[in-house]
Amino acid sequence: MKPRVGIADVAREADVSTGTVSNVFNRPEIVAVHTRNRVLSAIERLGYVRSENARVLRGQPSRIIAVLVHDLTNPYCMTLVQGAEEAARAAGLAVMVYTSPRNTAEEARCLALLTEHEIRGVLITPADTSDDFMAALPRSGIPCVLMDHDARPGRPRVCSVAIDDVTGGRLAVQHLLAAGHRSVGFISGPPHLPQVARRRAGALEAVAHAGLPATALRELDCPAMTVAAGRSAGRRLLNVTNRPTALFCAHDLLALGVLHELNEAGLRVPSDVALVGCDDSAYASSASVPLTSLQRPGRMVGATAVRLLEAETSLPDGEHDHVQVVLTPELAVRRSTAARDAHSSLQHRL
Amino acid sequence: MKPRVGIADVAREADVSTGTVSNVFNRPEIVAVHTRNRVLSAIERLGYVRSENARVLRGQPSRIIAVLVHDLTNPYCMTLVQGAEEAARAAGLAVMVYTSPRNTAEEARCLALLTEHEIRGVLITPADTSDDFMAALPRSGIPCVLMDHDARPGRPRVCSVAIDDVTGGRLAVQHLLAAGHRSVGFISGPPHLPQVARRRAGALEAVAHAGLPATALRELDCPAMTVAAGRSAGRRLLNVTNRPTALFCAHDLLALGVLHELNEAGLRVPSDVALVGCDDSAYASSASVPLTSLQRPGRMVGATAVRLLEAETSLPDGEHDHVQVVLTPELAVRRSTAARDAHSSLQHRL
DNA sequence: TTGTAGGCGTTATCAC
DNA sequence: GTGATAACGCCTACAA
Repeated sequence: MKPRVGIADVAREADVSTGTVSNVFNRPEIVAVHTRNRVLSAIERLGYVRSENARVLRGQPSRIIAVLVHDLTNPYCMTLVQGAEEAARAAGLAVMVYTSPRNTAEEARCLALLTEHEIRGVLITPADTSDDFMAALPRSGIPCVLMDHDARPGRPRVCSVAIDDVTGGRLAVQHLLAAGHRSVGFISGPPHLPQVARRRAGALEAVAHAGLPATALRELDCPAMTVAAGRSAGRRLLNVTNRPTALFCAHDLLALGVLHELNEAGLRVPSDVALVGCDDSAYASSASVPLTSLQRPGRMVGATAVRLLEAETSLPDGEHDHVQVVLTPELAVRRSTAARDAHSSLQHRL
Repeated sequence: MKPRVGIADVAREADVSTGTVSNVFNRPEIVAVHTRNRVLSAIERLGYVRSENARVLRGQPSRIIAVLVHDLTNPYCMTLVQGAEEAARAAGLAVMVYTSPRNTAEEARCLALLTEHEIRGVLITPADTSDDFMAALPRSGIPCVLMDHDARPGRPRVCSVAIDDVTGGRLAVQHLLAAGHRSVGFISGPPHLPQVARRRAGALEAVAHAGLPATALRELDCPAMTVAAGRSAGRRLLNVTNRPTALFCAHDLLALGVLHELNEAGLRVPSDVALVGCDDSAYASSASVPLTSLQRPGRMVGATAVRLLEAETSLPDGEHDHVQVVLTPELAVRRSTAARDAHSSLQHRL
């Protein structure tokens, strides 16, 4: 292990002082061209690399941001991480990943890790359980941006990037209503999830706006966002009187389960039932009938969060107004809601 | 912004010297119990956190490892990251993620990032393109563990954790042969991928071992590992004379595409055609017919890689023998290869 | 068992 | 424009 080559070695090699070498990096404009070139070639020759640790020890801002997500294998979470990583890389920042702490002990360990490394800031998708953690973060002085979650309406103490799920729900149901459906089922996920609640609100808005009674939206609860739960919902659906001709599912996996079950019962998508999923995960496009799906711009959320964090941390303390960004989802239209053919149109008219 | 509370503040508060405070962390046993307690309570009171930067600046080993993968949204890569993150967290290490550099400029930036942060080591899934990068890493002195890739057979200069894909291919085809199939199709991916080549080798082994001619394995090339490519393969398959009764696909997505296409042509899985996928991604279990799939233990690869890196970096330089770990995949058996019913058994006998 | 002091590599402030 | 020098916060001989 060769001893690390430092700024002093470069200085000696280039026959200048350490201060000048430092200036070559930090204020290139104030050092004479020929001196600078001498220094640069010395750096090259010696293969010198700066020590980030010494930099931040000396008080420079850290170049590391942390991303906390619930589950690294969740495709949506990964789009957040991906967006963050891309934006961070472009900004010369490194990304540390961490799965959100699930109990007080983990919270302490996590907080220790973040503070000990003097992280630049944290991007986090808060869980319902982590309210105390969310409170501890600002107390520790670590800047923090919320992802996929709008800050408390009152006075925002942090920045956030959310997705407008109300609009999302509205888009999905409007699309179905525009195709002529008059009865839409909403296959919901766990009811306590705020995202789901907002999609429902949007769905109701669309129904109301079309002049239909609220009962035109029929709800079917699901305990979880899984294929199995979707299958079970699909089975229940088969026995429903006056079955809806279109379904909006709170997640692609639910839609997938429903799709399988409908197919097995001999019903066709989209001719018998139209189907809209949510999240536009790879599942949607790879389903046996490609699913129309509400596309939630996770990558953009991650990237925007990085930018907000950068903005916040490059300003002196207190001079930053916390800002809440809301991104709008789009509907990726695919075969599962294709216009119904003549036969089923006729059927509909009867 | 309150000024950081340092070791000196703690020392003052506990009425000891800074050296003693440091000892409380680094060699607790040599400091008297009552002194230690006084220090600990002072730490608690002041909310002191160590500065990792100062620690490693002083020569302590870094507590950060980097994980380089091709694509953060690739489900398999995610399992690698997940495994690494879990193991790292358990070991008190932080994980930095980075998408593998795609050109020389990115390589330089990446190398700079890693060296400037004085990373403890790197876990990497090497791409075919990154040979020069792979050479640059050890030159920079950063310890490195290869994931899903065995080191060059000659003299290994790094540790590696690979998956025994030959055995994997053998397992898959043995399973099919044991179910009575006598003609198996191999839907391969891009032929240059070494993993695919090895799975094919294993498949051929199984065929030979069963006393069948090599022609019992029929190959169908696919340009990519996507659903679309799988559909196209499925269509080609329909016109093949003497169609195989079982298929081993080099990836779940291929299998999914094949499944869709077979279904649309009125063929049933598994009664008409049995289907085995690969990677055991979530796609496999969530397919309309849950897919039997070759389960590649990505999480374990990531976790093992962390352990190897830890072992390597906690030994003095040169005293470490690079070790190549090979993990064995397992077959997750599901409905797509369920025993065929009486009817199709009969059909088979004819 | 505890205290003291030097140095890790960098940046910033001052003289020159 | 450039050079010397004092921090930053911590660890570890070595001295007491």
